[in-house]
Amino acid sequence: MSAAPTPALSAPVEDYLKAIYDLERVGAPASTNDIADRLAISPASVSGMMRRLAEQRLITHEPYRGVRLTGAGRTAALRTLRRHRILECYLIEVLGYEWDGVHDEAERLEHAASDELIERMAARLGNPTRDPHGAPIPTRDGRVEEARLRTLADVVVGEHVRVRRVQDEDAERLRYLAELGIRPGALVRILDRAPYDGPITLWVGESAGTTRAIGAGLAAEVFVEPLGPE
Amino acid sequence: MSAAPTPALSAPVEDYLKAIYDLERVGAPASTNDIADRLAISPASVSGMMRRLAEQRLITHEPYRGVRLTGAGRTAALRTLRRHRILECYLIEVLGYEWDGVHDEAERLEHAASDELIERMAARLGNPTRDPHGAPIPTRDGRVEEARLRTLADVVVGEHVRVRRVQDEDAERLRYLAELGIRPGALVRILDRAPYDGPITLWVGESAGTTRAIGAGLAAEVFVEPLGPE
DNA sequence: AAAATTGTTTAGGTTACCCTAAATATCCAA
DNA sequence: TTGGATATTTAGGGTAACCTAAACAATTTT
Repeated sequence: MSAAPTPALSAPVEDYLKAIYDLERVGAPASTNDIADRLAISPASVSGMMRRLAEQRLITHEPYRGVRLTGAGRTAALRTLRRHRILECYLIEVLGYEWDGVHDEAERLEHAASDELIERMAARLGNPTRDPHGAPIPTRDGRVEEARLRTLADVVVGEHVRVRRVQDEDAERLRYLAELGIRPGALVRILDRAPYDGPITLWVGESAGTTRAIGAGLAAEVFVEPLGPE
Repeated sequence: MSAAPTPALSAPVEDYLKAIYDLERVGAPASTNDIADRLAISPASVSGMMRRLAEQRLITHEPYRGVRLTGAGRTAALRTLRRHRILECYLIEVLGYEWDGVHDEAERLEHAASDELIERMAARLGNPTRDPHGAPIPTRDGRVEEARLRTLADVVVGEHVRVRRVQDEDAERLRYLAELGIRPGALVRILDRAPYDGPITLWVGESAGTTRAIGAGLAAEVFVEPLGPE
């Protein structure tokens, strides 16, 4: 048995911690409004929850300044993230779900599944390290390799990149990306960028690829890695 | 798609409906106290919930008289039961859970899993009609073959019976029953019954069985079917 | 530097679900 | 048939998580 003195967090609390983790990962402390936007909850409600989370020492809160996860908060967030991502893997690989249909299901199950279930699923999958959208899966003891990736929106014309990860929240966007051939592992060359956040024209695929164009908003949800010379 | 105008019930509500279904199945309308006992909730809280369920037309409530499921209530109860039992099957057959360890896990997942997930699991299992404890699995459209079985506590000395179903709630009891060889499909012959609800001595197994004794309380949780002459 | 905008918190309210204690209804037995 | 036991409901509270509207703080613009 692992050492888990955790007093069991409610589903809303787990969702807040995940959101804060994700916001903090990108940059500075998470702001009330950003959390509210992400969870589709009023800022006032977020304020209230921040007080409760701070009382439980899951975050530190500087009023008007934002919020940071404590060690315990980070651990809890990573635990939920692990559950979510293993569930996504399992639903796709074992139960035949589509790429774009797993997020919501995993979102609900992650709060109900026991550690035992998650670990059984992980074992069945061969303990994967990335989920189907390319997100790294935290280990049981709370380690993640959180690569600082650029997005397609940051890439310059002429560059060759490999898609590493895409945001999984929005089923429709995922469906569209899949249609374009943009999924983890895909090769992309940037052919052109229209100014003022205009569409990005790119070449998707290995040798026999195709030319496509995507908007800047969507491009910011596609994380890529520059390709080594070859 | 099936016609499902259901407004989504909370986990507590689903638990109440399941409990009422089960109590009603045995006999008369479900009483407040029985529901309270089964759910480990105070009778006062049950009273309050009964009012809410009656408002939602899931039950009919005659104060001081007990409670009955309406059509809608029964449908909802059977839906939850189907989820629970398919989950139990899946956890055991696909994920290697033990007989006695699935109840609690299924109890939590049944409120979170989507219909799609449940049906994918059912398909993977070949649409089973009974769960591992012998309970019938309601169909998607809410039909169950609910056999009126006797229990081991009702059987007379000398009778031969086949175990059809055991209660799945208590992991420890299940473990003990498994140890005795009492599981769905097992053959049992009643050798002796001590008076005043005393222990029942029985022979478990086909030809090379063993003699065991169990208390009347446990015997009442084992549902059996008399064997045809042979 | 004052004003306006934006972001955050407080005040006050709601709903679902639970509790204990007290009141009330029903049932049974003397 | 009455008195006690048992079952049920009402009264009154509590907590978690949400909400809107109003107050307040910080930042940006003029």
